[in-house]
Amino acid sequence: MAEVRVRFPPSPTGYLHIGGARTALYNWLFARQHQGKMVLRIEDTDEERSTQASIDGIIDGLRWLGLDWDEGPYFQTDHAADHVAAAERLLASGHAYKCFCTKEELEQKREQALAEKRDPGYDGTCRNLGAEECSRREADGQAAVIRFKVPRRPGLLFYNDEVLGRIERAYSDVEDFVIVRSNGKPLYLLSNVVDDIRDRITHIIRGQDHMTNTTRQVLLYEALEAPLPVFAHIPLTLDIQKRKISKRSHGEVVAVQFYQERGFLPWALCNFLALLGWNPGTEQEYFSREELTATFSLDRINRANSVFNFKPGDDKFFTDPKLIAINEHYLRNLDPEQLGALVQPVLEQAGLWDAAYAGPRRSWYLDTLVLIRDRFHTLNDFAEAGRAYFSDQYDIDPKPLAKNILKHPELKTWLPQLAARFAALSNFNLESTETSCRQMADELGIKPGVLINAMRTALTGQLAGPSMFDILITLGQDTVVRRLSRVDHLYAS
RNA sequence: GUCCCCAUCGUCUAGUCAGGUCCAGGACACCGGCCUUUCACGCCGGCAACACCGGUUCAAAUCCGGUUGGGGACGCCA
Repeated sequence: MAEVRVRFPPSPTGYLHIGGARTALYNWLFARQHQGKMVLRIEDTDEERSTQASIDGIIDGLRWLGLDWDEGPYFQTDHAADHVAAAERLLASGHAYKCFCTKEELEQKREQALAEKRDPGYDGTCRNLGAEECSRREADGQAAVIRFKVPRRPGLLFYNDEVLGRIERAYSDVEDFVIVRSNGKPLYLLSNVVDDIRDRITHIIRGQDHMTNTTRQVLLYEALEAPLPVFAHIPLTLDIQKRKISKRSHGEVVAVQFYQERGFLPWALCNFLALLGWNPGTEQEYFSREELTATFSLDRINRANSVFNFKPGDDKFFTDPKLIAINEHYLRNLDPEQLGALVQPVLEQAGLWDAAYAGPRRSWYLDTLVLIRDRFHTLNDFAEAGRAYFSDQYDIDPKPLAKNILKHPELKTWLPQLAARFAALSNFNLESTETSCRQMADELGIKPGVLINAMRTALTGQLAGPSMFDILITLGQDTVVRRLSRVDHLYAS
């Protein structure tokens, strides 16, 4: 069997969004599964909207997700000559013709058709212009586009879609579409096919929004006498109102970069995206790269569109809750070394990284991450809610401050007293700290919880956290004593 | 207006091709409980869906037809 070759062809007119990322993921999985190749091709033929920033953003996004490619990035504009040559061939073989209708004329006809509730497609005005007439108009200086001459055959045009099955359309429903602009620049419909033929693409996995393009491109393959690749049209990703996800109307929450900045694990996003429109047919929901690559298949892609369930303005569910849950799952179950590697850049960014975490304090670093990760949602939490584990400079959350400390003014003296008891311990461990804490509460006639919760707030700034005595041991005797001795500032304002 | 695609819990979905084992299974979310020095994690339990109508059949979520609903496309954008 011939080598599987797929491609991911973004147009650089904006950042990489989750729909595009999922398309890239499905292509990548398919290529890897078949030991095939993935080509990255930047389709930059829209000169007005293409930007270098978009190109960089898309490439960064793919790299962050870990979706690597084997060839490219190729740039579509580098192959404009191929596209024009193909158009010339189509003209010569009678598969295309020159059309002198102006934009204005066409727009007017289109509007009129729509207003009269008629089909707005091209009416074929220039389809049968004679060679002489063409030459005359060209000599006259009239600009012309090149249109593909859709065969006027009876019957149906079709292709077999790996996801949707046989897709049919009457020839008469396909209008003569433009393949080259009047300024000589080729258009997507043509360029895309010419490039896919040259790049020997065997499988085209793309969104269902391309289905009408596919019916037209099938004709192009035929006219160019090239073998038809396999098509797989994947369902679209919609918002809660069932609108197609787009960069302009949904903002950053649909941008891959947003998840990178928010501290999501790249593989968690991939895992989520894989499940948005595909399932393995078993109840497994978490997959390693290897597992997903082995399990993925085009025929288990859903036919129906799926909803990316996020509510703008919701603090807790700022993105799809399932994505958050998957991210938390990986946060909690990742091997400590892998987690350590992911957290390192976050701590570095926050100025909390200590070179010793890669050396003598490696095990302390990893143990600490494992201790605190159960309550976290993203990697960023390690530098925010988890800041006190890595630095003496941390904020005290006002809520627990009021509830656990200010509520009991006596703590202003109790905490330093507790610090003194801890300082006196020759063996600072789980048992000794708990015993002395409970003893003190007993002597004062208060519940141990008063001291414990006050300590948690003073030592970590947080309302919630791991078992208090685990925290003590993790922070170490010196830090605990230092922080508990100086609680005056908590009462400052 | 035309063409194409789709339709199971709030969301992602299993089951549909090969009708019965489905008064519909899982996950997330939500609610309750257990655990507990806090909050989580974890565990246990609960709520919640076959769009509608008709046909075929002993039997339909599953097959057929229609209706409704949703989406996509109809650019000298990609």
